[in-house]
Amino acid sequence: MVVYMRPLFHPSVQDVTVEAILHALSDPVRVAIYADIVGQNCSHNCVAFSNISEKPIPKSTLSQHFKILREAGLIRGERQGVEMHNTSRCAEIDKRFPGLIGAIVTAHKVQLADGERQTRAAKSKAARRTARSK
Amino acid sequence: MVVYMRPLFHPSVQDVTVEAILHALSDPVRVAIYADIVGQNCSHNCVAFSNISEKPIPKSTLSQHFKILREAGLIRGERQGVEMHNTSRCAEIDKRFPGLIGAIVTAHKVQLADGERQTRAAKSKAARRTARSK
DNA sequence: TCAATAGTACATAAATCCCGAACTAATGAA
DNA sequence: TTCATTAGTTCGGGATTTATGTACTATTGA
Repeated sequence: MVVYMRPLFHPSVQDVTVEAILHALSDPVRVAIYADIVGQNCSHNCVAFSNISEKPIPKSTLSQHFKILREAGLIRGERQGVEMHNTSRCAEIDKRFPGLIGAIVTAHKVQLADGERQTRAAKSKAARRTARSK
Repeated sequence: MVVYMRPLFHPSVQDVTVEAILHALSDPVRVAIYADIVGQNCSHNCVAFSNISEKPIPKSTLSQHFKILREAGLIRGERQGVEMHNTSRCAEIDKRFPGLIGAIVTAHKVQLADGERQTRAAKSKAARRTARSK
C-alpha cells in the first residue's frame, strides 16, 4: 500500500522575502550547498553534501539546512523514491528580484577563488620559511 | 584638552566576506538602515534611525546593528563631534563583489513596493467590506 | 564644571542553532 | 508479509547569538 506523504512546504514566489534569502545564504555551509545546486543543473539528494565542508555534517543538521533553503524559497525539494531531489528555484526568484541570486553566487565564487589564492600563498610562504630555517 | 578616541574597527575590503554581508543585511532593521545610507549620499547619525520600523528601537540595539554593519564592511563610521557619521562603503565592495550590493538594495526596494501595494490592496478591500456591511 | 547629547560596554533574559537519538517513509529481498 | 537498508525528519536540550535596560565614556556648549 502506498500512503502519500504530505508534500513539503514551499512558499510562493510572492511570499519570498529578501531577508529570508539573505539569512539562508549567510551560512557558509548553506551557500556552498546552494551554489552547488545552482551550478550543476542536475538534482541532488541531501546526504551528498555531508562532506561539503572540512568537518562532516550530521544529517539532522543537513536536514535543517535544507529546510531553511526550502522555506526561504531558494530550492524545491521533491521526494523521489527513497531520496529527495533538490532543484534550484532561481528562475522564479530572478523574475521577482533580478540579479540577486546571480550576484550572490558570483560573489561566493570570487571569495572562494581569493581564499584558494591566499591558501596557496600561505602554503608557499610556509614552504619558503621552512626552507630558510633548514 | 582633546583626547583622541581609539578609532572604530573597519575590516579591509579583502577581509570582507559574503557571509558577513548577507548576515548583516538579513535583518529587516539593518537592511532598512543600510538601504537608507546607500540611497542618500549624505552621512547619517545613529539615533536618526530609531523610528525606522514600527516599534522604536532602543539605542543600545541600534548601536549593535551599526556595529554589525560596520564589521561586515558595509559602512564606515567616523565620529564627528558628538555624533557619528555613517557612510556606505559600497564603491569598495562593488570592486570585489560586483553587483552584489546593488542587487540586494534593488531587491529590497522591490519588496517594499510589493508590500505597500499589498497593504493598499488590503486597506481598500477592508474599506469595501466596511462599506458593504453598513 | 555641569548639563545635555550621542554612542558604547556590560549583563542577562530570550531566541536561535547544532546535533545525537529516536522516529517515519520508501524500497528490496527473503 | 516481515526484516533490513537507505534517506530524511522530528524532538530535546546544551551551546551560541541576539536584544535591551542600565551604567558608562566622549564631546560640546553654557
